[in-house]
Amino acid sequence: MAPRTRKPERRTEALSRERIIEAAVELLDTAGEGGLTFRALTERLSTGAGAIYWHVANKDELLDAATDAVVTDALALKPARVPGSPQDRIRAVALGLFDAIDAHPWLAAQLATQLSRGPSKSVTPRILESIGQQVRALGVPESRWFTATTVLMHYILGAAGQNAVNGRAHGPGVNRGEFFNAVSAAWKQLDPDDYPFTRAIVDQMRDHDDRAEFLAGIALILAGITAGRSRTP
Amino acid sequence: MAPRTRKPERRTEALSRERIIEAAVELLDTAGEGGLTFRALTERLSTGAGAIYWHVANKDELLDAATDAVVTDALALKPARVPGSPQDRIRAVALGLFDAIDAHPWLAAQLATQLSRGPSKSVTPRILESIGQQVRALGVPESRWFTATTVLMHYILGAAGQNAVNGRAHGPGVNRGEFFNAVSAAWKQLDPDDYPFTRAIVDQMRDHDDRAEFLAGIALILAGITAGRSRTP
DNA sequence: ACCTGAACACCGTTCAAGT
DNA sequence: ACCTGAACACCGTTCAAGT
Repeated sequence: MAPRTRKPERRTEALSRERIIEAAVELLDTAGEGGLTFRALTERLSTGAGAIYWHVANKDELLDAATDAVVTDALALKPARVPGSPQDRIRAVALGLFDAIDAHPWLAAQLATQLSRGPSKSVTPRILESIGQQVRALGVPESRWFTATTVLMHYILGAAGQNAVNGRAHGPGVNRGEFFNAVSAAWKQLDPDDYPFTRAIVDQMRDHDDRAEFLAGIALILAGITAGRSRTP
Repeated sequence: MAPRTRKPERRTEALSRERIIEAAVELLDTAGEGGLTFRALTERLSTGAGAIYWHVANKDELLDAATDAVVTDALALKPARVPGSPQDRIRAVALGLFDAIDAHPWLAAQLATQLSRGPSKSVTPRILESIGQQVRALGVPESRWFTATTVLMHYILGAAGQNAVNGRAHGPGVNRGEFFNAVSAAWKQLDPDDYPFTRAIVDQMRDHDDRAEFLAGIALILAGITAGRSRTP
């Protein structure tokens, strides 16, 4: 399984848009947001800068394409075919995005910015569709489709993003547990008069299970969708 | 009211951390995310780069400080003193953040990234506290405080952020209405087999009122919080 | 058609030197 | 203590030149 050659092997397959996007995702995953540079990319692909610009307009388009590729992959499990109730399928879509953002933390900021950019190229319709089809299956009246779906979407992306950032190393050798301990300690120093609530939930925050907490949030929103079902005819 | 001198007036007040943050916010507001550079800052403050570094550690700290200043300002209306029910006060906090993000669109991405960074310096406790105190006043059992508050927070920041991006010019001379028309047109071109839901809500999306839609989302979550109130003892 | 790689303009940050 | 501004390393992007 060890590579035969020790020097960075010469490119075998021709350069292509797909190959560039693949390398971009790898760089983002291993080196983070700031790790994606054209210089790092040219080295990894053993090519020149101009070659990349032949396949890709600029860095923004490359970031969009990387986001698109990863999100498409995350939603590829065809949630419509997952067995169970619409609620089950909403949880499946939510966890799919949760895991994707957990595996690719750079996705969080990217999705936040990109959510409503250029109409067609955006990943928004794909996410909206995956969630919305299940909202519809829930029996929500059409007049409330938009609200119910966007509430779910914003919560999913926000919570997953926060979780992903929490889970990453904050400095060398800082793991998840240490990070939460540090936050807890800092929050316990807050002025009790100004921050009674924050101090009260410190333990809840430190000890929570990310996934269970995420699903509790989904459940709360589903309850709100159901509660309002008969309100607007 | 016209300035007496035509040349950029020499600095009168001494440079200070506050003055630098103020100028940073102005640059972000007028020139956007990419408009904040140390060169633009030195010109506006008629000083040298080193002078800024004397008061501020680096660009990240400056961005954090700018975010902090604007959020503090947005929450300064002391929502606890706004008359009305806890629901009314939650709406007041939500609209305060909504308006702040609308006035400072760069806040959206900044908050998304910063939500859970360095424990103490973060704006998270301030936002959590403003919302959480009202959640508590709602009579939610303590075991559900964390979930209810984070769901509200993620929705508020996500929806407000999306709204802010939508509202900005996307290219020269593109206003809000034109932007939504363009998105609608693009979404109507989507494959009816793959995107039945998205196509169905196109009109709802184009014609919606931002503020009313935002408050409808808040109402949905409040319904979920209330619905679940008696579930967990 | 596809690729090379030097060159350009610009950026965040540093630091010896001034007051 | 506070400020100056040249210098450094690095970045995205361009483009004449190659194949």
